[in-house]
Amino acid sequence: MKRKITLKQIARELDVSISTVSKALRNSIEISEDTREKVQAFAKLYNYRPNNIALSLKNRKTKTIGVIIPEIVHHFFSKVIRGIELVANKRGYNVIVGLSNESFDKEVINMQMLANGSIDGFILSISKETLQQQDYHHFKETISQGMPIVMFDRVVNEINCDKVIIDDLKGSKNAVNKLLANGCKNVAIITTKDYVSVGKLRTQGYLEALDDYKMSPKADLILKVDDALVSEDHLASLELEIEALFKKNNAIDGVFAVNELYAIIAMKVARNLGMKIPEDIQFIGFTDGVLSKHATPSLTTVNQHGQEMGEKAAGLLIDNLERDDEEEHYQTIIIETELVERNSTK
Amino acid sequence: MKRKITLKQIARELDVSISTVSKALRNSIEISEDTREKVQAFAKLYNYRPNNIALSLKNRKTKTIGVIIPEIVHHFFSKVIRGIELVANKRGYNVIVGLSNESFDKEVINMQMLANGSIDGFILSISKETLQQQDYHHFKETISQGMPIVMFDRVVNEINCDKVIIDDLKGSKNAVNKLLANGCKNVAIITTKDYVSVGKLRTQGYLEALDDYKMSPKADLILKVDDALVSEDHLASLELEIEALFKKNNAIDGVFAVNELYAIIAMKVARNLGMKIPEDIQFIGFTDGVLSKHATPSLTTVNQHGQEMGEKAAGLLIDNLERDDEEEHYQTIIIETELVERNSTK
DNA sequence: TTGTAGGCGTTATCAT
DNA sequence: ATGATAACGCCTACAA
Repeated sequence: MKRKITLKQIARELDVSISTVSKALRNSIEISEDTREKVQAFAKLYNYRPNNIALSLKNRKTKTIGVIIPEIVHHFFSKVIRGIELVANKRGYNVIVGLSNESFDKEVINMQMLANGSIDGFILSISKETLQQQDYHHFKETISQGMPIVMFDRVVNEINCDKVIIDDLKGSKNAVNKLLANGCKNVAIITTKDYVSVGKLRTQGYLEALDDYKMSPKADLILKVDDALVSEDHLASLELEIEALFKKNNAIDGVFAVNELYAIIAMKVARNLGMKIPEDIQFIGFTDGVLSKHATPSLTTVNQHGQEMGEKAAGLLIDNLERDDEEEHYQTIIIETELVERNSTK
Repeated sequence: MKRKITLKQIARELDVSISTVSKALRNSIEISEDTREKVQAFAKLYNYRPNNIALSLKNRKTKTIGVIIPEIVHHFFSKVIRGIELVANKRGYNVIVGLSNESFDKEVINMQMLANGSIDGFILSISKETLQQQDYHHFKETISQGMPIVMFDRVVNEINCDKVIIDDLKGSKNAVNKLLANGCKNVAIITTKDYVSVGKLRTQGYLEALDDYKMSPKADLILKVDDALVSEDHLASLELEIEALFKKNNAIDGVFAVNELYAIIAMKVARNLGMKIPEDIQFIGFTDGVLSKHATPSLTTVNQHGQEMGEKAAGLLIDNLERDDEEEHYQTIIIETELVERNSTK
């Protein structure tokens, strides 16, 4: 077992000084052709690579990005990570991932662990619990210590930093418009409680679309799911809620859901109730994932372009890290959504 | 903007030496009650945290784990990461993720980037291209440099290291047995080319199950998909292949697919051909993901317990890292699979 | 052309 | 009880 070789060892073997080795390897003209070749050959033979940690300490930057997301077993977030990783690697950065698991405490702890020198900056999406508690001190502290943050998707106005979001309002408005244009008279929405900013905005888009069609919203067409209760394993209660929704208002002929899972489950319930899709009732979901594509019928969705979000976020962060001037000039990039029409709509 | 504070700054402010500060903070009894309190108060005020990078350099360990996976937008792999992250964090480690994107070169480059001091050990699943080329020198080198590797799922005999796998053979044999026990007389298999070890083993399980039932395999019941061609966006060709399979042999009354996507697509094709599931034809897939659970009908699958794999892999790696004795004693943990019965089987 | 020394932030050992 | 020094691995300004 040959441990990783260091400059010091090479220097000793070749009987020169460490700095000579260092310079030789970086092809400095200070060093004679002779020694340069000798050193380089030796280094190659022993497969020398500078130690990242030492470089990080010296340069006071690690060339790694910390990513904190609420959940990784999730099509959208994993797409974002893929995007981040793509441009990070291309620009010579590594990606270190922390999961908040939608918990405030884990978010804080994870950020603390990474902020102590391990990374140069954060890319993150805020956990639900944090949004609910509206406690953002950890973000503020991190930023005030000179560590940049880029937020994506679940962002918050209180924090002044770069952001990458989609136009949730416009996206959902488009979707609901589509349903209305397709002739739906009673469009229901299945959304989340309002503390999830994106849920709130998507609900608002729904309302605006109705308004454009001179329709007034009806309370019994709006289902606000408490998704703290809807874990992967407790979807049965969601089904019941949706079933109740359909039974309470049996004129429903269109459903807009703020994520694909809600839409898929709603389709299932509708089918069980004997409705034909898309003849009797049409569905559109938010967030385009595997489920949408492979459901029967395949689901029309609003594509959030997760990978692009990740790419943009990483670009923003790295630009910031590599910018010389210290001017704070934060921007918010808005990614266009796209309605992917499939077979759940006419 | 107050930059992160260091021991040196605290020392200067309090007019003591650096080592006094260091000791005071670690509650050394060498330091007087007085100074200890003074230093600790000051440190707390300025929210002092030791710099991880400096610690890493000093201790020659980073307390971070490098994970290389072929793809992250994938239910199974993201579950594994979740498992890794869970136990890593619990034991004070960070997780840094690299994606090989199924490419040999990216796998090698990613490993090189991380192996230069950034991490203490690897957890990885081999890329398809690497498996195909059978070039494992980068794993060997890494290990010979004293950096431990734990492989999961896609492993290889040539490399001597800790491994976490499932019993692919037994899992698929069970699945096919189930179909046969349910009365299927013509069970087809949709699998991958043999260079993917898991595909090969799952095919073997299929054959053994048939053998147990004194059935002989028929060539026209075996579809080996070249999944280099089956990217997310080119599934149409797969559908055609499966349709051809059904048409060539219209007695098929059971299908075993080596992943859930193949199974879902096969179900779709079957339904389009007018077959009733599970009355006319039954389906079982490998790898339990969102698709299986929410398909119509829901798909019976072999659960691989991805999260548990991740947890076990991380445990194995960290145990190894923290073990004193240098004895090489590699083990292979086999995770039990589980047949999750849903509505695609009787 | 080569080498020395200092520093990145921390801890441990050995003075004082 | 406190402090000076060396070391982790690297780079670089400044000698020699």
